[in-house]
Amino acid sequence: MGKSSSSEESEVKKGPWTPEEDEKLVSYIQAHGPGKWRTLPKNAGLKRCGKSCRLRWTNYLRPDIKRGEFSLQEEETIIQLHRLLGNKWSAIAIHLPGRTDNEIKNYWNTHIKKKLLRMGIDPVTHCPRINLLQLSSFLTSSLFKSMSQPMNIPFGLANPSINHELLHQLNTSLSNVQTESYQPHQANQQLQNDHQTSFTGLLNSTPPVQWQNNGECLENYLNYTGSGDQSINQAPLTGNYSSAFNDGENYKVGWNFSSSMLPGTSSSSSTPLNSSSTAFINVGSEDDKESYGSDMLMFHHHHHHHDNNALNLS
DNA sequence: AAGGGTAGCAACCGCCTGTCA
DNA sequence: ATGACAGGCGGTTGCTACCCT
Repeated sequence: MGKSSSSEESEVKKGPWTPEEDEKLVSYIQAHGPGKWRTLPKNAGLKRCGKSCRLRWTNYLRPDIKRGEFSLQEEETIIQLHRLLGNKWSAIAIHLPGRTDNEIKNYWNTHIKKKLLRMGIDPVTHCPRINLLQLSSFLTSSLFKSMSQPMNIPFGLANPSINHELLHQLNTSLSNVQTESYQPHQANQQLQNDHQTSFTGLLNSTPPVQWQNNGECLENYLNYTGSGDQSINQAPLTGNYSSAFNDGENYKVGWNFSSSMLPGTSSSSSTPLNSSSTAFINVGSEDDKESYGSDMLMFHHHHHHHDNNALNLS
């Protein structure tokens, strides 16, 4: 091949940085300070583009960079901030001194995301996630079972005619979930408009930057098991009846339905609003596939607190 | 021991935004 | 007002070390 041509030699170098290049960059910046990245490579004697120099400096060579394992505290901070900000790595990095946005992004993608998935939490929405297939089969079996055994049914739904409607609605919802991408504002609108039962799909959702209220979601899911008043404006995507917990081995998601709100529940039972029936689906202990976005479904059973009528699904 | 698969991470790429002439 | 440019950001890629069979 012979020696490389002069055009090759003058080409901008890519790939990993050598210790010599690092030394050149560091000594130049020590003398002149960072910035002027476009002219810096030439002045520093580097065959790199300015961008590459800037990245190398900010992500690796900068003296104030913290190295090593992320602490639990840092991890917690990242999760909290990500819940509020989404993939705004630079904004998150501001709150973690010594950590770069790139490092945080990498740590999120390689560690935290998987950890959350293992816990049954959607790393995009920070809400409990449900496997669509599991949910579908669960619902089908549960609802059919409920028709034949009205006294032993999930969700406290005792009226078979209602269940037919529910089943139809579920099927429709499932179909929609498989074809629509998730729009938080639309979902919110739906929640606000629909005083009956709404099943909202969550699919392939890109974390919306403006989705600030999402931060409430997880807490509500984790802590709220009653059916008392809870403004949907407080947590746009949170149903009133959902709860989730980790039993140590598996993550479980369930619905607590106010029995007084459900058809077939005797009005003479005088069940208070905070009484509920619960159905749980085990969603944990699955391998971490990165396909969570395509087969996830989040169900929100939704009603108006003040609506004491049975569901009208006609 | 070897080689195929995978995880982790540094670096790149393309796009966006802010600034300035 | 606008176009050029620098810097910044987030998504993605590709290399390498490690693991497992």
